[in-house]
Amino acid sequence: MARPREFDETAVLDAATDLFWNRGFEASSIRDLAARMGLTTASIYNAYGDKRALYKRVLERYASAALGSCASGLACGASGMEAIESFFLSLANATAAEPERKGCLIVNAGLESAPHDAQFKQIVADVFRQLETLFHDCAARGQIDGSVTRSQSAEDIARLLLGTMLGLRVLARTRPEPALLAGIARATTALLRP
Amino acid sequence: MARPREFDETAVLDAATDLFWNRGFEASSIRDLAARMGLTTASIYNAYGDKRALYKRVLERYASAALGSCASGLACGASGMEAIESFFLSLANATAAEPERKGCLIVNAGLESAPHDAQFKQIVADVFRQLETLFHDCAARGQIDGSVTRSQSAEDIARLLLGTMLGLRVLARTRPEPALLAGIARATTALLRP
DNA sequence: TGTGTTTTCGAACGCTCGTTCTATAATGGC
DNA sequence: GCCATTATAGAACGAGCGTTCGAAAACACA
Repeated sequence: MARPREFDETAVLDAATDLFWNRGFEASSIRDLAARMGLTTASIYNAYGDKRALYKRVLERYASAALGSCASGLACGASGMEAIESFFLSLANATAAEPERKGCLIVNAGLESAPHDAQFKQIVADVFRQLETLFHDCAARGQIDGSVTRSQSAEDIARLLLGTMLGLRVLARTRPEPALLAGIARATTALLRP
Repeated sequence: MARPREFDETAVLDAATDLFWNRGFEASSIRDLAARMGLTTASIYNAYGDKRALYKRVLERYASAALGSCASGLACGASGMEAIESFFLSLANATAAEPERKGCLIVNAGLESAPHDAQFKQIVADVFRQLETLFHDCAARGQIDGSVTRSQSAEDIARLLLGTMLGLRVLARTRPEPALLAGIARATTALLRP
């Protein structure tokens, strides 16, 4: 009943994600976004509303992909400990091998989003909460199968793992040195053994 | 030999720090800064150069104060373990009690500063390196006095403590819940005991 | 084949940005 | 008391920002 869109939504959102990920919200201009997405600014406004709405869309898309990937990673492994260990080791390795030092879009957004109202912080906090739950289930599984220490509650272990992961994500952007990242992963997993 | 400055440098830099801390570099305009600092924009340019130079000045001033505070905190305590424990507990408590959710200026700067050249990232990385050294010395002290486990090297423990602290700082801005912060501090210290 | 709807395009809107200019005010050394 | 020097004040600069507009283009359905 009307003229159809000419662009591929996946490619366009990937391009927007890339720019926001590298530069953050404030430093990404609509014109830069349009150039990378292969659209005019008017098309962006027609399709997504305004800059904040596009950012929200990008954030939520990234968050759901990232959470899915973490969930499947933490569900693998013969034991809870193995899942945690391979999760952190592969996170450290992937971080060290990433040349752009982009870190994690959610963490970047969480630290930038002081002024832009509470909506973005809410998204970030929700992702962190779900991550904490994933870690909790994995730690509890490890305590049941005997691979994870019972000296701390599964709740506290989950909190610690969340904090450690966020620390890794900070270092991914600021000091992505293999020895540093691997050391964190190594010490974390080693200290969690019974 | 010339007209003297009318403003108090400490108060003026404190005000600039506060705005950068809350909003980040990009979202802090020179006019906002001038208003908070009680100066005209021309005075800022006369005294500090340009916006980047002012930011660098603020960053370095904050970094040296923060590092000094961490160093003196980690030097206290009857044992290495006590120093680490009180350091993380008071960090968690202070974070939970801070209503503005500003987090840490250095961490915020490190995650925002992708575009602004390598100079800011260098400052951030240096602070993290010095923090790692402080943690290392404290962990080594604890291993000597028997309060800290020898199951991991002091190097890896220092890396882990750096990562955990950065994670706490991320959560300070995004999810400053007392139970979460205290749980991280509690688990970290508990797992480091011999 | 026309009609209605939506997308695209490029130019334009008003605003704020970082920065600079001009003029004036305030000092210390002669 | 004058002069060189520096700080202040406020207006102004060009550039870029987020956003919108009017017209042209492309489809679905009658």
